[in-house]
Formats: sequence, structure tokens, C-alpha cells
Amino acid sequence: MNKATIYDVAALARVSNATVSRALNEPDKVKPETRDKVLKAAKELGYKANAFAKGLASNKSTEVAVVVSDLSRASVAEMVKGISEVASHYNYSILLFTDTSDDKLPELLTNLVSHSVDGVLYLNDEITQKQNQMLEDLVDKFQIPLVLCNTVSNSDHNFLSVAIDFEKAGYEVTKSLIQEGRNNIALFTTTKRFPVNELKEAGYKKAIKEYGLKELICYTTGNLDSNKNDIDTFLNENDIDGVIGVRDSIAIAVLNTLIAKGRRIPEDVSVFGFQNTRYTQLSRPLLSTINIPIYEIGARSMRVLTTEMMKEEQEHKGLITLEHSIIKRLTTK
Amino acid sequence: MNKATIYDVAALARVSNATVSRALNEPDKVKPETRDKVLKAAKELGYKANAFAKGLASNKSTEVAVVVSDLSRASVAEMVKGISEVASHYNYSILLFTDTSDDKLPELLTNLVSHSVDGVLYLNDEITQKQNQMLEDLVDKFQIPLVLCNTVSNSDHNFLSVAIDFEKAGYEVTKSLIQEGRNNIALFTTTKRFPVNELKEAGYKKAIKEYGLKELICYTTGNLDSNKNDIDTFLNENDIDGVIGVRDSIAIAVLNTLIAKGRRIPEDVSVFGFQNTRYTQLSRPLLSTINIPIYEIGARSMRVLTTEMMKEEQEHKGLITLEHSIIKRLTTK
DNA sequence: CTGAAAGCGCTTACAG
DNA sequence: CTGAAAGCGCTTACAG
Repeated sequence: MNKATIYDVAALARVSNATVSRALNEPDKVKPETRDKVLKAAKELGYKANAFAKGLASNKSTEVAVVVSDLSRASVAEMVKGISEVASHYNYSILLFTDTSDDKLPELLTNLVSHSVDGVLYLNDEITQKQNQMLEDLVDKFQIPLVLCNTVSNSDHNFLSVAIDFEKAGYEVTKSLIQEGRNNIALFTTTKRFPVNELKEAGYKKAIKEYGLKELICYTTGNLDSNKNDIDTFLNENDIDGVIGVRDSIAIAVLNTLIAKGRRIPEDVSVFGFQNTRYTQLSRPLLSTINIPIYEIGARSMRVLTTEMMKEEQEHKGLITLEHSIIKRLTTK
Repeated sequence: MNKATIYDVAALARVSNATVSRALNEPDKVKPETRDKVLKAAKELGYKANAFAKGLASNKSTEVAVVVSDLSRASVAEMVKGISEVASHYNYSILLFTDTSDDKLPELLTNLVSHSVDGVLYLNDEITQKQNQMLEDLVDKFQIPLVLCNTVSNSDHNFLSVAIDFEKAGYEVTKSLIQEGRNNIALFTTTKRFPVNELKEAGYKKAIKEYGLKELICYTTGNLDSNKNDIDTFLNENDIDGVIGVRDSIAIAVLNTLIAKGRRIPEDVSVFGFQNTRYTQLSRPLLSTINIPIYEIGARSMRVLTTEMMKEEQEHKGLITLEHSIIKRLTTK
């Protein structure tokens, strides 16, 4: 089947192609009768605009790129959902990119530029120096609006970012455990130095210091399998009564290990996760956690991006903070 | 910054733009010295091809659409990961669409056609009549290659599909419980009539019938919250010693409820999930399940789609079956 | 309010 | 192996 073009519609409606274009894109600029004729013809022919021609002629793509390193993280899917729903509301399509390894960065940048995306949403927890560099190029050299979602960059470039206050959350959750009467509170975080986890850690340390307690930090890979040893060893060497995992999945891994060692939850040890993923619904006891409004972060990011895309000059600076909250379920007192 | 075009490269390399195009896309067709000149000029200018112009001129988009209804399902992310890695290997970009509600179908179709996607990957468990209709239009009227991933359609159109043999899996897992000595085996499935779950159910029924046992089927929503009542009521009314959940998350919900009722797992009741998501790693006891090679299904689907996209005539028929396996962990004997 | 025409940045027969 | 030129299907000043 050969697709109908704007000329076919024009011919059928007995107007010029310019008029068809206007009737479709700026309806107020054509006389109602003309508009109706055009719309009728378009419908009859099943006309569907060619996005390539449109993009080429208008220099706008109505496409945004979503860049994410690990799609299988529970939080990511929910965030993309938020993005996606707002995007489709504004008639933006989503181009998905999932490879952010350092050696693929030039290719990524080329792809983003080649596709003339109107904006970029960046969802990586981890932002390496090279990634920072690439993002700076994107924004400065190619003038493509960028928003970081649920993450922050440690670049001095101060990219626009929508997230919670990770440090504050880390501080509050630690304090909450202290107020339960816990004195040996351990933070289980990732080996890799993600800015977001470093912020959580900073908050944890601040509270620990404030109350004159001892820092107990276990670094593990995020991986569910290889976690086991790190956690086991740490728990054997340290006598703890409070746990904070920087992710729910890590917290649950610790929780299960504690139970296997005969510790009672929450009588002997309190456990907090981070993020409030659906994992928390499946653990026993039900996991206490920090709720991060992940869907909202995605939706808000996309909204912020649309306003950025409307502007002539990009500012791409600043941090937009959404509220987190502590959710106490059954792993804390 | 104004992006360099093919003409800028041509001018700098002192050749025609046609030669630049060839040097970049069909390197063998130009003399090595010319090629080097062009490549050098392109590099110097930071030339990045305009995908719109390319698509418009060549009538190929090198874009595939991934259509998925619920991105937050654990299995979906992993599948998209498989798709994405193969796609980037073949230099295809991914357009992501997440709204498949019946009233948005025309818009979806328009989007797919407008973007001239070279192919479509469809990831919905649920395929309604209207969705079937839309997919038929896509394939027949617009000649766009289509592959269903980890799902099958009950349309007589016989779309190309990559999945496991769900009925066989349902049969085998039921039989496995029977061989453990279980006699009151219940299937926990979804209220909505997903073809894949109906196949699992058919397999379950076949085994139950073969051994002269009684069918015990509980229909629940897939939702973790509203599940609770359905499951609770069912367990109060039926005395069971075997459980099969059509999803891991459902199985774990049942598992937790059974434990709360004081049943010992697996001494009193055996429990099987379906899919082998990472949920299975977090449940206690560790969940036995059917492994579905979800990443492989994604990767294979994309590979199948690439070969379809090469063909002149679409066949788009047939079912490609990958192997599943039963994984016994600690919720079965 | 509408049309004629140029232009967006590529690809690709065609000719040489 | 290379170039001139037409064409892909739109948008958008410009003129009327």
C-alpha cells in the first residue's frame, strides 16, 4: 500500500498542499469550510503525516530521548512510565537508549544528535566523568535540553535535575532508627560510587556523628547473587541493631540473612529500605522504607523538559526537589 | 551551533555530496584516498548525519517500535533489555510506546506509520480484539513487519511470535506437583483473559484431568494489593497442598498468606511461580518456578524481526518456541 | 485566507 | 569511481 501524501489530500480537497499543512497543524488559520474539506479528504485517504519530512522541514522532531543504563531496575520502569504518559500527552514520542558504557558514549551522542531529539531525559544513577563530559557537549555544543531524573550529577555544570533530597532522606532515616533506640546502625550501600548513594551516605554519617555513634558501612555490589558474601561477612563481624539499605532489594537481602541467623525483626534489629519498590510488598516482615515518588519524578521531569524545549535559550540549571517520606511497615518498631 | 551537513563535508573534502554519502554508507564504492579525505573532513567537522533527511530520502528509518502496555512488570524490562542490545548491534533505534488502551489504538497506529518504523515488537500479554485488528492493519495494510514477544495472539492471523510453550509448561509444572504426591493443586491465575494465562490454565487442566484430580482455580487481579482478599477467601474455602501462580508475584502473595495461616512450606504445601523474575530471589523460602528465558526471547524477537525486515514480502506467520525449564528451589519438595 | 515556490539534508538512478 | 540532478514529503516566509 502506498501511503497518501499531503499532495494526495490537496488534490482530493482541491486546495494547495500548503493549505493542507495549515489545516492539519494550525486549524485556526484556515477557513472552516476549507478545513472541513481537508479533514474529510485526509480521513478518506487515511492520511498519516510523514514524521521524517516533517522533522526535516520544521527542524523539530517531537521526539525525546530516554537514556537509561539498567532498565531492569524496579524503579526505572516506573519512572519511564511517568515520563511516557506525560510525553504522549504532549505528543512527544520516546526514543529509548540503554547503552551508556563509556566506550559507547560517542555513539550515543551521535545518535541523539542525528535523531534531532528535542530533549533528553537521563536516568542513570551512576554518572561517570565521561558521561558528564558527554552531557555537557549535548547541552553546550548541541543546545539540546537535558533533565536528569532521580539522580544528580557531581559535575560543576549543575544540570537541571528532578529528584528527592537524598542526603536529607539518609539523615532522617538514620535519625528515625536512633529514635527507636538503635545504637549500632549499619548502612549497606553500593561499591560503585553513585552520587545518589554518596548523598544517602552523607546523610547517614551526619546523623551518626550528631549522636556520637559509630559509623558502620558495608559496601556491596547491587547484584543479588554476589551480595551474599559481603553481607554475611559483615554481619558476622559486626553486632548491629539497625539496618539501612540504599535500595529495597539490598535491604531485603540483609533482612533475610538476619532472619536466617536467628535475629528477630524488628525486636532485635530494625531494617529500612530505600525507594518503596514493589519488592517491599513481597518481603516478610513487610519492609519499612523511604518512599520516593518515582512515577512523579518521571512525570515531572518530562514536564520540566517540555518547558525547557519551548525556551529559546537553555538554562539547564538547578535542582527540583520532590518530597520523600518515611514509611514504617513491619521491619521497624 | 549549526550542525555540519553533507555539503559542508563535501566542500571541505573537495568532492560532491554524493561521494560523501557513498564514502559514509558504502565505503567500498569509493576510492580509498577519496574515502580517507571524506572521513577526515567528516571527523573534523563533527559531522552527524541527519536521520530525518536520511529516512525521507531512503524510505528506511532504521527504527523499530517496541509496544508494551505495562512497563513496570518485572519481565518486561528484561525483555526490552534483550531487544535493545540486539537492536543497537544492528544499528536500529528503539521507539517506545506504552499506551495500548483500546481508545488509543488509532493514535498508536498513526504513530507507527508516521514514524515509518521498519518493524514492530509487541510485548502485551493481553491482546484484545481491537488490538488484533490494529495489528492486522499494521501488517496487511501497511506492510510493517511484526513480532510478538513472549505472548501469542488468539487471532487466526497467526502472527509471528517468539515465546515458550505455555501450555506445555503449565502441564509440566502441574505434573511435577502431582509427582511430589500433591492431590489438591490450585492454580492462581488472572481475572483478565490473557492468552498466555489461558494456555497455562489449559496445561494445568490437562494434567489434572489426566490424573483424575479436581480443578481448583482462583482468579485474582494481578494487582498486589487487591489480590489479598481473593487469595484469602480462596484459601479459607479450599484445602490445598499445591499452588501454581501464573506469575511469581502472585505465587509469592499466596506463599506469604499460607505462611501467615501457619502452613509449612514445603512440608504442607508446595508452591510454584512462573517466569523466574528476581522476585524469586527475595522470597522466603526461595520460590520454585518455571524459568522463562526472557532476555533471550527479547533478543531472539529482535533478531527475527531484522530478518523479516530484510525480506521483500512479509510472511509474518508462525510461532518460535524457546525452551523453558522447571527450577526447584525451596517451596517445593 | 490561500497558493507558488524554495528549502530542509539526505539518497540514488543515470551518465560519464 | 565520481558528479549533476531529481526527488523524498513536508513547512513556511512571501505575496496576493
